[in-house]
Amino acid sequence: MTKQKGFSNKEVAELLRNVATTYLLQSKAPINRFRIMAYENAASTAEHLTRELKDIWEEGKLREVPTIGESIAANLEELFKTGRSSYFEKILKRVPSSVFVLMKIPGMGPKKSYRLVKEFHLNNPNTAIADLKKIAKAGKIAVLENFGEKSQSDIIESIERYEAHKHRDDRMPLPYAHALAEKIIRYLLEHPRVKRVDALGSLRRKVATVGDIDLAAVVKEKYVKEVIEYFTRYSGKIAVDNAGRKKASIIVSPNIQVDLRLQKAASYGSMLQYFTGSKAHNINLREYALKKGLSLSEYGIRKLKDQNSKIKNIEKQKNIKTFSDEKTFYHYLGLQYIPPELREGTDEIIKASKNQIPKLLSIGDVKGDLHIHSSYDLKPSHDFGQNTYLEIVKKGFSLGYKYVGFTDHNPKITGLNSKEVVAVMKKRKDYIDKVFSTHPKRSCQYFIGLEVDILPDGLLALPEKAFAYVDFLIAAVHSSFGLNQKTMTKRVLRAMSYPKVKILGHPTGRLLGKREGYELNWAEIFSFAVQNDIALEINSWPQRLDLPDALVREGVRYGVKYAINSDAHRCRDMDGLYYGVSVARRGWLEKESVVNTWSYQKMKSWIAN
DNA sequence: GCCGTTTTCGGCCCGACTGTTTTCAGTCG
Repeated sequence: MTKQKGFSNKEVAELLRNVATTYLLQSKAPINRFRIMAYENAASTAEHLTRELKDIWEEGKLREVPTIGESIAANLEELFKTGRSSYFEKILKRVPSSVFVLMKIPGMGPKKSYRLVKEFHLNNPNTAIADLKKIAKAGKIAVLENFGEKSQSDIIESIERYEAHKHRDDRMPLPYAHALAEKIIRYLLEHPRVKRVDALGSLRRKVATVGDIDLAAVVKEKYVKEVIEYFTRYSGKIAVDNAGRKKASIIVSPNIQVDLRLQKAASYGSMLQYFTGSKAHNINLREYALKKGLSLSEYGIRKLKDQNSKIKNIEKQKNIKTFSDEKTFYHYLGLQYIPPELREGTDEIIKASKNQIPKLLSIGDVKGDLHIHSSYDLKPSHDFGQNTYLEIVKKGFSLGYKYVGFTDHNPKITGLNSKEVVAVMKKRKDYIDKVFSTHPKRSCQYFIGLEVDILPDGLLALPEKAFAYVDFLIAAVHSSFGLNQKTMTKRVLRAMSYPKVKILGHPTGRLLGKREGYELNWAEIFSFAVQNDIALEINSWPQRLDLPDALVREGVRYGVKYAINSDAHRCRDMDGLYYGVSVARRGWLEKESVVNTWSYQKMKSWIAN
């Protein structure tokens, strides 16, 4: 059976944004710009939500999503239920749909797009972009009032870049963004006038996928120009988007925008806070500050009575309190420091005001990695790793781990009878024991595990006798992703009922940018996991980062335990567990909820249990 | 259209950069 996925968050966001655009372009004066903002806010929420709105709707919790009120919720409800919204459709008819198409081009907003569509009768949305390019190349845009040669050539350049990359997903998994940012940060730090560089935005908040890369640097005012120029000469750049007195943007391959903001040390903390976001967090924070008579900006905090100051240059304003670091910034507002990972506009400000921000887990708390694939040829059902068991233990030792788990994929069973499968598993255990019997004891121990497929009916892929030769199992779905929620939940619960299953692997099965996760009844999964002492995995593999952060946090309320694993296929992949820790932190996890922060002895007894 | 620890009415974040201008509009985050 095929799954009726309906509208993704991305599609919902686009729809809401188009409604906002239509109101902007077609409302009779006076324009209600707050209604426009409301739609834009809702669009932005949909875009950044870590769960599918449709799933939230199915749980009846749509109205709990901030920025989605009565009216928008009612229209989304109709959309999810019937596949269309009569109200949205009616509104959108007021503006030619080519306007929305042109707005996909960077630098083209509602006004320019609408103007050009009208001017050149670009009424075919399928050809609007190509038509506009031809018109620009023919020199017909430069002669329009309020346009010129430069805007004409900018439009051509933007279209060409858009055409070259439109098929690529516009957000990349966090680990890739992180690696890319590291390279640019290293480059910036080579400049003698650059004292410090930090990531900002979603990268600093460690969101699972990152769009643009935002960076901040401490530079003395007199060197700003020099550093901006240095930045725009970065060898990996393919274009310079803008370069001003405080910030510059370049495009690096394949088509990633990198923004750099410069600030002097004295007010660096305010800027770091401001541009780390999230937008929702900052709006909440500003509202919170307003109640205390304070106004926030990237330069600092000022008393509200000075707000009407006529001084244009805000930095020259008196009575603005600056902050060199974020901690003092939050403390000044009477709040506990809020780690970037929690700044998502949920309830973190209320918690911080009550001193209830948890002490988040950190990578140093991790004592082992329980999901690693070796090069041992088990004739696995999927891929195998590139390093031996011995190399894995050595790597674990170098990371300071007390234990690792060998969890190759289960052997393929087609063509083997039950006895033969059991023999394959016994042979592997004998092999591992032999390898380590002749090897001097290290302080990094091992557990023999297996990542075993959950078959469509919820049975595990191997006969139960084969499990006599492992210490524990990670059960995971690797096929039949399209089952409906009810069937899938039943399937997973059945698999979790096997006594040796200690971990449910990559619980949603999502692949970032490629595949949505399947749907499960999380309340049932969480409750079952708690009752049966099974950990849910936070898989650190770059394209997985699964369980997603929002669900991690939900699980905490049930008392769920987690295992943060690398799912490494090479020793160096084991370093990637850092990103799983990022997901855990975004899920508000403390050390106590994570099984692989436990000592070897505690882990051993948990596994044996 | 959304929202609520002085609120169900009356507010709603704010600055940087660019191009086309001659003081500003549009776009972006």
